[in-house]
Amino acid sequence: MTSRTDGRVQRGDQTRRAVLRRAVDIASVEGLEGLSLGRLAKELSVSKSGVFAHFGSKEELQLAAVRAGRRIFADHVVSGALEARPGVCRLWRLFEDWSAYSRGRVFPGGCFFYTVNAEFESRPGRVRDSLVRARREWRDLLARSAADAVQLGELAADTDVDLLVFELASFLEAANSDSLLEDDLERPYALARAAVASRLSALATADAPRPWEARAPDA
Amino acid sequence: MTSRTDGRVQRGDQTRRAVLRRAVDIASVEGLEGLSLGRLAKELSVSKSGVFAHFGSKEELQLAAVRAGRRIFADHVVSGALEARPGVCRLWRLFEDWSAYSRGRVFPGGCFFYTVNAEFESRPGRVRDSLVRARREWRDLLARSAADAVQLGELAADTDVDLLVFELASFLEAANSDSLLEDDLERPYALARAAVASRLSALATADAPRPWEARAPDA
DNA sequence: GAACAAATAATACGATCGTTCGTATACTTT
DNA sequence: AAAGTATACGAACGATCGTATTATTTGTTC
Repeated sequence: MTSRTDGRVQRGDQTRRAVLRRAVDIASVEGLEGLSLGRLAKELSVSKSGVFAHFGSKEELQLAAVRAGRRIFADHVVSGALEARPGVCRLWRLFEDWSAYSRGRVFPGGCFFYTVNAEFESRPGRVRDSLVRARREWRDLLARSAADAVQLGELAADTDVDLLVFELASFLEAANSDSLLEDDLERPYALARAAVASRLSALATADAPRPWEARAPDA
Repeated sequence: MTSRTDGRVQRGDQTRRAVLRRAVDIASVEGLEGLSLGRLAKELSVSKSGVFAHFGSKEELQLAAVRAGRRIFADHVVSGALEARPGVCRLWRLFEDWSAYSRGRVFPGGCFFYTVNAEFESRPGRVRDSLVRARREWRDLLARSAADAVQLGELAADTDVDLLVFELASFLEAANSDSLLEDDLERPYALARAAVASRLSALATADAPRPWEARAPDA
C-alpha cells in the first residue's frame, strides 16, 4: 500500500502551491491573461514544461488561480466575520476585514477579484463563469448578513436589502480602485468607511449595536 | 498656401479614425494590452505596418485610444449635462447620461474607462498617467456640480461634497460592472438610480428641484 | 537492487507579438 | 516636369506565447 505521505506528490503540491501563489499575485496586477507560463517558470526557477504539466492548459491554470484567490479571500475576509455575531456586527466586520484585506495589499495589485472581474466581465468562458459564481457567493453573504440584521430588529423592518447590498459593495470596490489609482492608502478607505457607516446609521433601529461608532483602534 | 483639400491627410485621418474606433471597442472588452496591431490590421483589412506607422509604437496607440475614448465619453456624457442648469439638475443629468452611456453599450464592453482603469491601476507608465488625469477631470466635474448645488442652496449647506462624489461615482461604476457580470441590463441601473436618488433626496433642501422624482420617460 | 510511478526537465513546434526596413503609390509644392 | 512628402504595403526580424513529445531525475515498493 502507498504510505501516508508520498514525498513525490508532497513536493509536487508544494511547487503547485508556489506557482499558484505567484500566479494570483501576478494576476492581481496584470490580469489572468497577463499570466504566462514562461514568466511564471522563470520567476520560480522551474521549467516551463514543469509548470505546464501541473495544469495541462493555460485555462486550467487560470481556473486554479481563481480557486486559490477564493481561498485567500475567504481566509482574510470571510472566516473572521463568521465569528462575529450575526446581524449588523457581522456586516460591519465584513466591511472592516475587507477593508484591511484591500488596504493591506494581500495581493500586490489590490483586490484580486476586482482586477480579474473587470478583465473577464465581457469575455465568455469558463473563467468568467467561475468568477461570476464567486461574486454571487460574496454578494449572497452580504445579503444574508443584512437580512439577518433586519430579522434581528437591528435594521429597519422596511430596509431594502438588495439596495443596501448594492450600495455597500459599491463602496468597497470603489475604495479599492480609488486607492490604487490615486496611490492613496488612507482617503478612499476613510470615505468608504464614512459611506458605509452613514448607510447603516440611517437604517439602524434605536437599540441596535453601532460598531462603527467605536473608537478606531490605534495602529 | 495649402490648397483646399489635401487628399493625403484626409485619407490618413480617415483610416486613423477607423483604427481608433475599433481600438477603443476592442479595449473596452479585452483591455489596452489585449489590443494587437496584427488583429487590428486584419479586422480593418489594412496592413499591420500601415497601422503601426500611424502611431509609431504600441504605447502611442494606447495613448491615442485613451484620447479617443475621452472624446466619445465627453460626447455622450459630459456635453449634454453641461446644457442642464447648474446644481442638482446637472448632477442628475450627469447620472442619467452616464447611465445611458453605460447601459447603451456605446462601447461593447461597457464603460471603456472602467475596463482600462482596472487594467492599469497597478501598472506604472504613461498610459496609466493619462487615465488618472482623465479620471480626475471626471471626478472634478462631479465635485463642481455638487458644490454648485450646495452653493445654490439645493443641497444642505453642510453637505460633505467629497463623500457625496465618492458615493455617486461608486454607484455608477458598480452598475456598469454588475450589469456586465450579471448580464442584466435593467436591475443594476435601477439600483444605481435608486441609490443616487436616495442620496440626493436625503441632502436636498425643501425647495430644491427633484428631477429624480419625475416620471421615468417611456422607452 | 529492480521495477515502477510521479514530478520535473529539455527541446522543439507553429503562431503571434511589436518592430524595422525598403519600396511603391499617391498627392502637393516648387 | 521635378522634387518632396505622406500613406500604405510586404517581408522579415527576434522574442515570446501555449502546447506537445520525449527524456531524466527523484522517490516508493517489491
